[in-house]
Amino acid sequence: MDEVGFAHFSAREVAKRIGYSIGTIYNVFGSYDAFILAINGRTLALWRDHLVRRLEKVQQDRLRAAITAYFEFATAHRHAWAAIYDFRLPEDAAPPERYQDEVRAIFDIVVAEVRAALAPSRKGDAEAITRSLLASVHGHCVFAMNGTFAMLGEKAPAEAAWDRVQEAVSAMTPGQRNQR
Amino acid sequence: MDEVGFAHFSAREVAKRIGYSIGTIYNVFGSYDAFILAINGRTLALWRDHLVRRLEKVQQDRLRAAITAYFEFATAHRHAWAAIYDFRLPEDAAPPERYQDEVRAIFDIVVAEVRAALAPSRKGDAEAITRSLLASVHGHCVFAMNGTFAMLGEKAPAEAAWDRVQEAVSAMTPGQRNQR
DNA sequence: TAAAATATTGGACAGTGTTCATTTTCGTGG
DNA sequence: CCACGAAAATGAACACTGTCCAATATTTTA
Repeated sequence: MDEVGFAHFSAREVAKRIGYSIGTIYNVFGSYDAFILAINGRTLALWRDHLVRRLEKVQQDRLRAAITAYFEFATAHRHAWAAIYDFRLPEDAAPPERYQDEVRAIFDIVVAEVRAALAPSRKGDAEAITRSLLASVHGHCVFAMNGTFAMLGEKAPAEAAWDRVQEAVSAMTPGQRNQR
Repeated sequence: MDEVGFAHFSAREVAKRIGYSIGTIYNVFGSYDAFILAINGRTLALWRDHLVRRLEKVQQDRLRAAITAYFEFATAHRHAWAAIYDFRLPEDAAPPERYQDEVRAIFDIVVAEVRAALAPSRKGDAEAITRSLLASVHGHCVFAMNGTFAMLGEKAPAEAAWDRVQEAVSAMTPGQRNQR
């Protein structure tokens, strides 16, 4: 997946490379969608691992380190990372519990960091704020990876994301105005 | 495209529905990628049109209206909107000039609105700030559309995006600290 | 060792993008 | 009205895809 990307990924090709027949993959995973979901779940686990390792090495500037880790992983595994978002389940179907847990595990790590950076009176909103900041950082990462930023002349996407996070966290500091 | 989404889109099916043969589509567009790019370019034009119409109707809260228009279009044309980001050109190739112009046209509209909301001393940074705010809003929209926000319990994505934009613009108001 | 359970196979099917020699259609000058 | 050249449209052929599933092979159990 990381080699060819979601668009050119092929279950048949995987079967060929691991020395099994195509039927076996379907027996094991049940469907193409489930197969992709398993791969993306693994990518999420690798991503979380990368994030944890980066945070282990740092005392200060932990939010900054988290953002850097976000961009690092996306850059190092562009295709596998993009596949997480390129793939979409059928309208109705919800992702399996395991997959959701993996997403929430990453989320929880970031929540802890955000909460630590917030003023005491705002720690209760840590989850909502984290969802929003994660989305912001993700948007910057998407535009960096898909060429939108290049088109618009942005040359330091991670720094821009960091600026936005700093602003938000600053606004949540004692003696500030913004709500939510 | 808007009907079936990028993953299930088929040039052959299009040919069938418009009463032409598959060969004709290739004669006209040259390749599948070019075909998709033409469709996505049209989607961008429709998106810009929607944005313009929404801004025409408003005097105050224009930034807020722009964000709402962003989410409105993505919601009303989920598949076509997603296709803009699901499709990726081969690593090296750059999108055709026409496509880039369409992206920049939308960008320019937003820049004007952001500039108007900024303090005079910051108007020079309007483009960089707009790139970043667009990315933030985009990230919120992506998470809203692909189910990530649902997984994490976020119920008001557009409002969260608006909060982040307000914070950023507030920080760029006279008597504030943040740089960049 | 025999029987039952599990794992693996690969052919068949309907679909895809892509190419391109062939055919059809159209506009124009005689 | 016809003929001829240019432009437009065709669809068969190719190599690929996901999906299914009866048949086969392997392993475990009795």
